[in-house]
Amino acid sequence: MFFIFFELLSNMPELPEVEVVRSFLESRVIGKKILKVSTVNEKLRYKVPSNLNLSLKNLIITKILRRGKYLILFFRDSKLCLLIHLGMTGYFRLSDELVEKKHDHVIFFLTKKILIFNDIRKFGFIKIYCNNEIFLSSHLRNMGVEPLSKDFNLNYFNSFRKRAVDLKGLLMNQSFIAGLGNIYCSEILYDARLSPLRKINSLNNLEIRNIVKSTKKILKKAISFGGTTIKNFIVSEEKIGYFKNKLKVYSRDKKNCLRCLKGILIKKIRQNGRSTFFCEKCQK
DNA sequence: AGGGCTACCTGTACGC
DNA sequence: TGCGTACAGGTAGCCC
Repeated sequence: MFFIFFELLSNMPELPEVEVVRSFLESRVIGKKILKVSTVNEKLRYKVPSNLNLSLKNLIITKILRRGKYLILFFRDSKLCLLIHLGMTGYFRLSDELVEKKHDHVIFFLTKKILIFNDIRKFGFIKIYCNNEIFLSSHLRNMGVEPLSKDFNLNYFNSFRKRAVDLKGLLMNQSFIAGLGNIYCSEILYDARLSPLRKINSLNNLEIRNIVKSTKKILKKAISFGGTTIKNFIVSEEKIGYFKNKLKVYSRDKKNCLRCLKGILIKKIRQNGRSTFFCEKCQK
């Protein structure tokens, strides 16, 4: 007997992964009613609201948005909405029957489906907001530009020219650009052939255009890869949405640079307490 | 106010 | 085999 369920990511969700989860959930749970919410463990990054079941019971999911790495769920005829962050290991599992697993924290009983929030490291969270206040919340208020929108361009980047941080530090800053994490920052800078150590005020317009271009290119590619894995997914416990196998530089320290090839090795350094991977020869 | 650093958490990989 | 330790990274909150 197979259990058919969809397990959405369990590692390092950045913008593309969250977008894949968003579009998957959109295709599967829009129009469904929440019959009951059961909190198995309230100790996530923030305590799961104790009124979650009371507040959401009988509400119908109408819309799911993504902003940066956050998901926002809206409901029919309700002023409430849900703000969800997957942290580093959070994922959703959609299944036909209840099969609990270790680190399942919140269970949404929907019409004919069960949606489970699982998070090994508990860096994720679920919060309730009024939908006219959600974008003013501390989480979203200072959030930077969406990288795939037209607002992320040369002019926008130039307004941050005077920042003292290095290039990778700026890309990691959610109030500059929303949704990039440690993995995609390395990938984007490798694609743009720019060193993560570059100072912002040393960048010329061409280089900034390249960053913008590479950012959009890499993110779009990752999203479409995640989408593809969903389409091909039938019955399996395999995690989906992984872009991991497609990474060109992240986690490849001491391996040959895929552009420079023989003898030129990817270097791993620490920036702001995080690892960065790059090629000293082709990223200037 | 920008920027640097750390705690939070658990699983995994590694050295001895 | 087993134990201890380092590492992985998103975010908020702290301090300077």
